[in-house]
Amino acid sequence: MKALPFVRVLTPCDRCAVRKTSLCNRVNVGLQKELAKLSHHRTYRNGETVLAEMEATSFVGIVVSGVLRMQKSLEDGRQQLVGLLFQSDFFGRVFGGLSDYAIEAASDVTLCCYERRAFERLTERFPELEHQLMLSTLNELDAARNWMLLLGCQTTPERIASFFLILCRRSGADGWTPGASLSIHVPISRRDVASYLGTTGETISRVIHEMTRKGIIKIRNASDFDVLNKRQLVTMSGRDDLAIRPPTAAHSGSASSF
Amino acid sequence: MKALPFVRVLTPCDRCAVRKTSLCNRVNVGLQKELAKLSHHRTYRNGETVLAEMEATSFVGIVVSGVLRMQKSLEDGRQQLVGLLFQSDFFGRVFGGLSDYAIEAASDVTLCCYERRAFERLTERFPELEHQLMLSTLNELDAARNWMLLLGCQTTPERIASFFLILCRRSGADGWTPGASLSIHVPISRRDVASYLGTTGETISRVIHEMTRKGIIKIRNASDFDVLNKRQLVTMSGRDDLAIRPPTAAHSGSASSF
DNA sequence: TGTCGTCTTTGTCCTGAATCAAATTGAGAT
DNA sequence: ATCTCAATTTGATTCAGGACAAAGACGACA
Repeated sequence: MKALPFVRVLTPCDRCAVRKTSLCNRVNVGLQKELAKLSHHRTYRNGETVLAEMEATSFVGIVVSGVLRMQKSLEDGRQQLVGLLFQSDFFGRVFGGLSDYAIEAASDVTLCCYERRAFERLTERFPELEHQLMLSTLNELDAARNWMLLLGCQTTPERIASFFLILCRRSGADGWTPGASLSIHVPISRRDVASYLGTTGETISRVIHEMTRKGIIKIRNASDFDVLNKRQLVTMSGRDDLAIRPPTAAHSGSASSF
Repeated sequence: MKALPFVRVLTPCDRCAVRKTSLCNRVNVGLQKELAKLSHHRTYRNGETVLAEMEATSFVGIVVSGVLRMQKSLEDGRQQLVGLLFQSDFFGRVFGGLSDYAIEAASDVTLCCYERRAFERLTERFPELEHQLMLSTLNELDAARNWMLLLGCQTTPERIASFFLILCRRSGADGWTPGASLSIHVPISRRDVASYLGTTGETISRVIHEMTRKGIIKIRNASDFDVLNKRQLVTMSGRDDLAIRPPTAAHSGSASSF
C-alpha cells in the first residue's frame, strides 16, 4: 500500500450524504474508485420489499437515507423484526446466496447498491474490503446476541425501557447527564417496535403511558418523546450496560448497536 | 496460489480429531503450517469459565471436544444462553478486544487455541483465513437471528419442539424419513436448555412429558430421547424450515445452525 | 374543511407459563 | 451397597401480558 500522489478524485460519491460514515470511506482510494464504478442508487417507498425472505440476494449495498427493517416470519404469519438498518449501514447477505430474512423499507429509502457477485469479486481483490465487512458483521452479531438477551429474559417494560435507552444513545446523547431531558424520535411504526421487542402494540402503548405517569418520559406525539429522567429509565430497563456509550469506540465498525 | 510439490507435512494437527471438519482444513497448506506453529491445547472442566463476559479476549480457537456455551447475563443474575459451540466450531471474539458474552465449558472440553493478536496478524497475511472466519461469522449471524425469531414469537412448546428438530438435524438425520425413529442426545443440562430457550426447567419438563404422552418422543433418560414421530414434531414446532436440511450446503462454513 | 382509512389508545377478559414448594430420581463418593 | 447432594419431576398458585373489541386520534387527500 504505497503513498498516492495527491489528486482530487471527484466522483458522485464525493457528494454522498453518507460518505463520511460508511464502509466506503474506510478503504483506500483505489478501492473507493472501484466501488464507485459499481454503484447505483435505488429508491423504495415505505413498506416495499427490497429483498424477500429466501430470495437469492442479487445486490447488496449501503443505506443512504431512511430505515430498512430485516424481518423473519413464521408460516402462520407471526413476524419478528431481527434488525434495523440506518443511514450508512451495510445491507444484504454476501457470500452465500439466499438471505434468511426479508429486507423491507421501514420508511422511504434511498440505497446505494452493488451487484452482489461483482461486489464479492471485489472483496477477493481487496482483502481490506472484506475486513471492513467482517468488522461490521461482528458488530451485528454482538447486537443480535444482545437482542437475544432482551427477548429471552427481560420483561416487556424492561424491553421498552431498553429500547428507549438505545434510542437515546443513537440521538448522540453522549455522556451521562442524569438530570437533563432529551428528545428522541422513534423512526418506525408502533407495529414494528412491537415486532422488534417481541410484544404487541397494545402493550407498548400501555407501558409508555405508564412511563408518562411516572414522569420518566413525556409524549410529544406518537413517535416523539422527551426523556425526563434517564436514571429512572435505566433502572426500569434493568440494564446498566445501556446507560453508557458502547464500551470503547474500538469497534471501528458501523453503528449496529441496534 | 501455485501448486505445491507433494510432500507429506506431518504435524500434531494431522492427528487432530477435528482436522477434517474445522476451519484449519479449509485453508492452504502453507497457512496450515503457520496455524500449527501457533496452536496449543487447553482443557477445561464442566462449568469452568474460558473467557468471562467483558474480559479482554486473549485467545481464540477451535473446539476439539466437548461443548462450550456462550452466555450473557443481567445484573440481577438472569442469564441467556446465546449460543453453543461444538466440535470443530471456532470460538472467541476476533478484532475488538472484549467479548460481549462469557464462554464457559458446558461439559469437559479440549480446545485448540491461538493467541488472539498473533491470530489476527495471521489474517492480515492470509486473507483466506479471514474469509473462512467471515463465512462462519455470517452463519452464526443467521443462526442468531433465527433464534431471535424463536425467542420473540414462538410459544414454549414450539421452542422445545424446534430445539429437538435441530438436535435431529445435528444427529445426521439426513433426508426426511416420516416414519423412522431416531435417537438423539441432549448434550447440555436442563438448566442450559431452559436458558437457551428463554424458559424454565420446570416448563421444559412438563412439555417433554406431554410430548411423551402424545407419542411424539420416548424418554430414555434425562438427556436421551427417541423421536418417534417427526411429522408431529414439525407440526408442533410450527416451523417447516427446520424439517429439512440447511437450504444448500452452499454455506460452506461451520455448523452453527444451532 | 370534511371525509376516509390507518394507526394508536383504552377496556376487558383469559390463558400460558413463571414462581414457589415438595417429592423423586440419579450419579458420584466412600 | 448406601449415603449425599444435585438435578429433575410433579403439583398448586399466581399474574404478566396477549387477544379481542371498540373508541379515538391523526394524516392524506380532495
